[in-house]
Amino acid sequence: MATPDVRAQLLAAATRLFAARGFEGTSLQAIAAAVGIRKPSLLYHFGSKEELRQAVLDDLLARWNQVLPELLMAAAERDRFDGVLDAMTDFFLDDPDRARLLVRETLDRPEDVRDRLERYVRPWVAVALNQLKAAKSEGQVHPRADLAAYVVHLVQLVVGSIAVMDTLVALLPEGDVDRRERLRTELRRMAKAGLFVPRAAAPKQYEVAAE
Amino acid sequence: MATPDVRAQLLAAATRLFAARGFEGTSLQAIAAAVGIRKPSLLYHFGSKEELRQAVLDDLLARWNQVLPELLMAAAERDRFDGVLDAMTDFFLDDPDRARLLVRETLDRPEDVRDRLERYVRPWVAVALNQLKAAKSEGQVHPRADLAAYVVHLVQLVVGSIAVMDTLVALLPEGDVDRRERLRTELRRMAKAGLFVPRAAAPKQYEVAAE
DNA sequence: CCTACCGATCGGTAGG
DNA sequence: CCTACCGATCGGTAGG
Repeated sequence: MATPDVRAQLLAAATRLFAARGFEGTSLQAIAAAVGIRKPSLLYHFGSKEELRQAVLDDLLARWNQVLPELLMAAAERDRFDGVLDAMTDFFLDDPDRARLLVRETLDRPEDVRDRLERYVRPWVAVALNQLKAAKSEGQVHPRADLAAYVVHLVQLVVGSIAVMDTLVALLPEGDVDRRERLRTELRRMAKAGLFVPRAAAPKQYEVAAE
Repeated sequence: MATPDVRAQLLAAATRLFAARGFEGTSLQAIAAAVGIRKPSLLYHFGSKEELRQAVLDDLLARWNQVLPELLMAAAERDRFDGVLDAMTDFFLDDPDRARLLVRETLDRPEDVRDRLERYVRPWVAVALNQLKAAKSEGQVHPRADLAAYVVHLVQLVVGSIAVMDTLVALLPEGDVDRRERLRTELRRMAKAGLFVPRAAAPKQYEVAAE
């Protein structure tokens, strides 16, 4: 079946192994073996382990940027909120290794990820924020919500919960139909309930209770 | 100042280094050096690197169990909710390495963590759940909330956001007064708004909007 | 708690 | 893309 792009195969294998065992826990030999070549051959494609790491992250963020446009179009307004949240959730559920890789990288190289977030994610957050501000001025959003902080928490909620989803489901009752779907549904609900004022209630009568 | 318990010093150093660089990324030599002893001396206290890993995790969960009682007493009911959430948040903010360690361990050894969660965390979740169910039957909670799934997400939201907090603040506007405090305040608000019905609104008129 | 030492594996290079 | 090989470092042991 021809040579199915060794470089792409290496990237895929590295992504999977880095996500599962971490960067330090993965040897170049293990990645090469997963593709059926020898370690020095891998180093012909990627000059060093560090170079491979960057390539894996670049690849992930490139795929993210492919999805971005459809996210940017629909951002706030109660009805579109579901679409944006679902698209983001789908991206990471589509391959949970993406979430695991991002979380690991954030823990291993906080500064690196911070730089990348500011380049890749912040512009998108800014757009979403503007549309949410509009929704807020229309009284659709909880008046005490801190929109920027909310978006940040929502992103970490989606990425983080998908990264460790297999472990989280263990805290749910056993023998359940589909515990992953249950988590997803509740994430969607609490994300919306945490931001939007219920339709019937007027913003004025809406006041946080305790303290 | 006497010998300040080498074993405890080793545990502290291992916790810090495992949290910062990961288990595979940390050498026994590095841990020993941080305490001012040699590697074989470390191996006298902890028979193997794996044994040290377990001890570090045991230590973390033992400290958690020290805090548990005060959490168990106050669980649901809108007013107590803040106390429980704050106590949990304080525990991890008190030493963010705890959060980072837990997240790393969950990624590295999902099965191990799952077993531990079922022993250490699930009982507590069950108690909190019962009290939340009572609150729900009184109409204080969103009728469509999935309490078990909500609690799971809330735990991951707290642990996950503290684990990567230094990176998350980079997504907030710069020159801000205290971006960490801002994240904490919003986490508290969204956690409550995502669960509790506003006091004035009656449960009946409360209906999720979109879809 | 130390020095001395072990085999295994690591990332990477030489040279083809 | 390979074989052969490098120095460095790894977790762990011997023996005191």
